[in-house]
Order: sequence, then C-alpha cells, then structure tokens
Amino acid sequence: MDDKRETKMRVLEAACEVFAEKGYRDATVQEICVNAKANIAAVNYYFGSKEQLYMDVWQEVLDRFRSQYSVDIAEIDDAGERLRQMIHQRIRHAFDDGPAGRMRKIIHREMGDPSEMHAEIMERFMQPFVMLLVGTVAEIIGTDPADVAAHRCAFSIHSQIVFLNIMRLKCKTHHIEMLLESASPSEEQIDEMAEHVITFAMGGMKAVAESRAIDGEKDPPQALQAGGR
Amino acid sequence: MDDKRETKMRVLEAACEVFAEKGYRDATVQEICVNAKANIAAVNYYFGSKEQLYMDVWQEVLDRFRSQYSVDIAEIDDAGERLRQMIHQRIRHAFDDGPAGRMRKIIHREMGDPSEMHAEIMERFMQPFVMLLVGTVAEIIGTDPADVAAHRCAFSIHSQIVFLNIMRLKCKTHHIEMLLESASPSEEQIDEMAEHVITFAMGGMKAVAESRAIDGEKDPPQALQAGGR
DNA sequence: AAAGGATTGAAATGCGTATTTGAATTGTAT
DNA sequence: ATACAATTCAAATACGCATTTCAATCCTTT
Repeated sequence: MDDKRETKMRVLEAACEVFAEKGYRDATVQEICVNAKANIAAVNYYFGSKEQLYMDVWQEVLDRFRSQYSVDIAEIDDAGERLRQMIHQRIRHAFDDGPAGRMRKIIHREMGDPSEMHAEIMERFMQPFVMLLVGTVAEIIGTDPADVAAHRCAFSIHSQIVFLNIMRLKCKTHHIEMLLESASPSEEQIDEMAEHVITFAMGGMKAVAESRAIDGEKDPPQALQAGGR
Repeated sequence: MDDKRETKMRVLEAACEVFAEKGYRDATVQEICVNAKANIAAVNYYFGSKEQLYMDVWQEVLDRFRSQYSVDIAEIDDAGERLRQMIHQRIRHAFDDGPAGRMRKIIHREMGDPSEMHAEIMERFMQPFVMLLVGTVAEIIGTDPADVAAHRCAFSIHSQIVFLNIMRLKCKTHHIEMLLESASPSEEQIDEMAEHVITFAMGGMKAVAESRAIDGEKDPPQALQAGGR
C-alpha cells in the first residue's frame, strides 16, 4: 500500500510528529518507526542515525515554515501596525495545535532542552523575528535599534510570547491555568489575548519612552500617542 | 575525615548542586557520588533511588527557601510598592549564581522538563508568588482579583521574569544575548533591568486599565497615576 | 527469467545508566 | 574483647535504548 521509497518520507513525517510531541530525547526510534509503519532499522538505513534524522526534520520544518509564513509582515510601513500584526500572528500561532503548530512545538522544545543544532536553529528561526521586533520597537519608542531601551522593550514583549508557547507545551496542570483562562481558548479569546499583549506592550513602551525623556530631557516620541489601538 | 552519618548529608548536598546544574535527567548518580566523595551505592542505600533522592532534594530546597525568603513582601501596604519589591527581588534572584541561586535553577529546570513532583513543586513554590502577583495587580488596576484583566496583566509580568530565568539557565549562545546586555551584568545593570520591568509593567497596566475604562465606561483607577516610580 | 542491487525484517549487539549484591570494614553495645 | 548491626566498597546485574548485522525479500535491468 504505502509503497517503495515512500518509506523515507513516511519516517520523516512520523519523526516530525513524534519529535514535536515528545522532544528529541523522549522520542524513540522505535516509536517513530511504528508510527511510520517501517522497520526499526529504517532510521539508520535512510538517515544514518537518530541525530541526523532530527536534523533532517529541522530542515523540513524550516522549509515548510518559510514557505508558509512569507506573508511579509516586515513590509508593513507603520511600526505600530507592524508590531500589532507580529503579535497577533505569533499568538495565533501559539494556539495552533494543527500540523502547522508542530513547528512551534518543536522550536520551543529546543529552547527548553537545547540540542546540537540549537545555535543554528535559533539563528535561522528566532533571530530574524527578534531583530524585526527590536527594529520595530526602536521605531516606536524613538531610539536607535542598538539602544538598550529598545532591547529591553523587545525582551519584555518577546518573553510574553515565548512564555505562552512554553506553557502550552509542558505544564499541563498547575498555576499557569490560573493565568490562562483556558487551555484551549476560542478564536475570540485568542484574539483578546493578543489584544491584551498589544495594549500592555504599547503602554509599557510609552512608559519607558517617557521615563527616558525625563532622564535625558528629551521629547517623548510621537508614535505612542495612540495608546493601544 | 568527613565522618560517619555525615555521608547522607554529603550526598544530599552534592545532589542539590548537581541537579541544579544539570537537571534531573542529565545528572548521574555516579557524578553525585563522586562529588559527595561517597560510593556509588550510597544513593540507593540512603535514599532508595535516584528519584527519591530528587524528591528529598526538593524537600530540602523548599525548606531552605522558605526560611530564607520569609521577609514578607506580602506585608507591604501600598500595592505599587509591593509589586516593585516583588519584581526587584525576583530579578535579583534571577542573577544570583551563588548557592542561593540553586533554588532558582532547579525550579526553572522543572518548568522546562517536568518531573513527577512537578505539580507539587509548582503548587508550593510558584503558586503563592503568582497569587500574590495577581492580587497586587488587581489592586493596581482596580479590578477584582478574579477578573481576567488582572490575570492577563499578571501573566505579562510573570512571563518576563520566568523567561529571564529560563534564558539564564540554558541557551548559552544565541539571540538572547541580543536582548540581555550581558550574561553576567553588574549590580547596576541588574537594578536597571528591574527598573525597566517595573516601568514597563506599570505602563502596561495603565494602558490596560484605560482601555477597560473606555470599553466599560468606567473610571480608570487611581493607583496608576504615578506612572513608573 | 536471471542477476544484482536496493530495501525490509527480526534478532543480536553495544552502551550508558541505575540498581543490586555480597563480601569487607567500621562502629557500637555488652 | 566479642558479637552484632550499620556502613562502605567493587563488582555484578538489569534495562532501555540506539545501532548493527545478516538473511530474506523486492525491484530493476538486461
């Protein structure tokens, strides 16, 4: 039925799934091969080793992600709107449990338990996002992207998104449920959550910009007057 | 030299160290026993198993923590000042790499890689902090602690602190360095970081409170007028 | 249809761990 | 000083897992 050299693909597919669900260390080649309806030797035959398979999975996942999310938010002119879209996208993404969400799962597992490829993965996936974020924030608060204030504000925003992701990954049962209204919120709740992060971020940046203006006796920037929306 | 029934304590001590540094899975009883200058069988002789040892380490660590941090911030009357102190303490803590920092390390490893005890640990350690945070935030933004806005703001603040901790734990080398000015910042930089989080948080809460006031046609609360300090 | 390479299958091997064992030693009570 | 219990020690054992092996199939080419 599932014929011939399809096998390699079936294994890769199953590996994506299992690695995303369990992480590198808890995934066993046994489980991957069962899911792929392939023999246990298939992993080493086609990929050389579990580790190499993991790398190939990353390659696959990165490629798919790139083609899927090339809707360049980076092109948006207005910095506030750009930030808004970034946050919306990332938060929607955080609650995506479908196949597209595997990317999210696997990358945040990496953060919790770095593998060999960790540096490369972060460079290729997280870095672009963070850099765009820093630049956008700098525009909004009216500083140079190299300014420490821009980095700190980016940190404050980025951390909320990453934390949300990590929380959804592990920690089935504890105090986090207190913070998230629901483990599987509705579309509306997700958008509300995104709106909250946006509002909070805009307010935070405004406060930071103002305190800088006082310290340095400069004028606060213009982009913040809108507040949230 | 290190005499008699001290052995059990030496093992427990070494285990605290190694578990904090490597996490449960990467710690080997071999390494623990070498550090404790005890025989490999000591763990099972005194504790029954590696897992039970881990539990006992937690017991130990939780007890020490309780006695050390009972300086009740919860007693502070002014909500703004209380929040300020909470953030300062937690951020200073995040950069503490001395023996007291082991607590931080081990608990954030738990978050990244939950063990059996995870639920209990979170309940005993994180929950009180989160609840205090939610209550304090609610006071500041003028809502009921059960209100979703309070939870969301608490989330926005909590996530920054946790993210900082996790980043300091793993991820030696990547985009995070971009966000944190230095891996081992000076006292001043740490306090600046705390000030930033406070400023950002106050601004964020203010914006959230205002947007609620608009939505619900209520008055924004009073506690926020000070802005940051 | 026969040969030869590619693939599959089940069972063996190897490795890094935690755990157990039983003999040697040390400490303690009489 | 002797017996008995608690502790230490080095060496087995047990286990979960990745990896290897090699014989059995399945394809492709001629």
